[in-house]
Amino acid sequence: MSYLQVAEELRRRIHSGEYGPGDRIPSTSQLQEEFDCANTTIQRAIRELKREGIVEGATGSGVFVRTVRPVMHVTASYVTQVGDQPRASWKSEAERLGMRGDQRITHVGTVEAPPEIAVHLGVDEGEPVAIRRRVMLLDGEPVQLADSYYPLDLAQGTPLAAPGKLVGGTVGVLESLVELGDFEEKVRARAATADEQRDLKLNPGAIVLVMIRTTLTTDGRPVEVGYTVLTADRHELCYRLPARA
Amino acid sequence: MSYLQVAEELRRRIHSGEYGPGDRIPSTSQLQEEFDCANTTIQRAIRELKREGIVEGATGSGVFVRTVRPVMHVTASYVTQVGDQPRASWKSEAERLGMRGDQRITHVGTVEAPPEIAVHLGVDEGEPVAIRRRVMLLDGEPVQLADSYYPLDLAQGTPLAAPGKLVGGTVGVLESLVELGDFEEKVRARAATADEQRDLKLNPGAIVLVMIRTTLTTDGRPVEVGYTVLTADRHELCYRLPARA
DNA sequence: GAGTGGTCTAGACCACGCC
DNA sequence: GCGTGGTCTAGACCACTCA
Repeated sequence: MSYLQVAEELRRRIHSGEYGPGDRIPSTSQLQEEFDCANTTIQRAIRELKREGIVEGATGSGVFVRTVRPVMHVTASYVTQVGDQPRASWKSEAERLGMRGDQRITHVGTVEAPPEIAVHLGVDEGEPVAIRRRVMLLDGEPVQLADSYYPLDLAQGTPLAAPGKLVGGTVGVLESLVELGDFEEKVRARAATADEQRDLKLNPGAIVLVMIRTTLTTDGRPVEVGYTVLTADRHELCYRLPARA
Repeated sequence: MSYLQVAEELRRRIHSGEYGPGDRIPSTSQLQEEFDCANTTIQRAIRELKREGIVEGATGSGVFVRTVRPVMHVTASYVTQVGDQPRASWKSEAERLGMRGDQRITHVGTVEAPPEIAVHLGVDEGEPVAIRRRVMLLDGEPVQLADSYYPLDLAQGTPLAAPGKLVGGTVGVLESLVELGDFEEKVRARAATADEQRDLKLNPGAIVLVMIRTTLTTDGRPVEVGYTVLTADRHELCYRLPARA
């Protein structure tokens, strides 16, 4: 029995409903006996399932089939203003899904621009830039790490460089400083780093979506670069593209 | 020594340049000696690095630091027509990066609509729909699996339901059949399934981006649902959002 | 304190690449 | 045929939960 076969069989049982959402699957020693293989082989299979997000381990009590949790649709609603309606906020989007959305500001200050941020923000690598770091919570659980970077000359003396929440969100504040043009968004996926695992309470090897948003003025000057890390199992990004432009 | 510590140390050496791109890292037995730990601990650390895409195993010859390969920017250029310019194609986008882009059509026919496709296509689950499956290749290596689904009544008797390449791409053909409105795109990330691992030549646990694109007519009727699986280490998706709409 | 998940070790074994 | 990556086993050990 290979660990891939064990994983495949367990996956089958879960999808067939034999092990329903929230159920405890048989203990590792039971599975070991059933599949007639070693401890480690079972563990490895379970590790795969955890990484796929369909199962959750609870040391000391069991391995449980994860209840399918609603995905957060992060859309242009945060940035694109439609008519006179206010833009969506994290809180309002969470409420729309019947959940509680909070945000915790973890750091406000200046840092040396990391290479990738520098490119998007149009500054030299290592040049000081303003940074706002926050953690987005859904029902109290951290699900996103959102870092925003600003050119120092723009942010200095504004609420962007001050601790505390921003009324109207970052986009609202920016709007009062410059004339906003388009937003450019890049999306990637990768394994979570050690830091991200800690801050988002993820297992090693968990998958995250990375969204890099550059906010431009009408004359094309970048005024904000957002580097957001989202847990892949709870998020889905949504875009709308026109047929003609 | 835990496998996480070993992984962290190797990661550090790679990022510091001690092991450069293309280099062979020390053999597992050498590492085993250096870190004074067991075979399996080393293997597990290497497994993590492989999943992160920074290292590549070659059975029988060694483990090599991956050369950073250019990411393919998949943008709206495929679907949104700007003025009178022709839309981008897989081939043209690959060439723009100095690579060769091919596509292999693997299946054309009808299938019962899978649940998620059915929702987006506005048909009942299990209802027959037309399907076109293709594999996108970059320099001969498979990097994307692109499945397109169409309502049967629309596709029947058109090139969409016929084997062979579509002149002008799927969007071009659709355009000749209906009046195209917007495109709606959803993006997720997850671990590759066993089938995807096989078709894209990925290791177990490799990460993929999933892009679900619904093509709508001007009156909002869905006419195509594309389910595309992209290898996460070679792709980056790019969008542009307006400040106002 | 019994049972659980989770990690580590030591050693066996296989398939593969290379000389 | 030797060294390489890669997988499996058997067993030890720890931390944790729950009764």
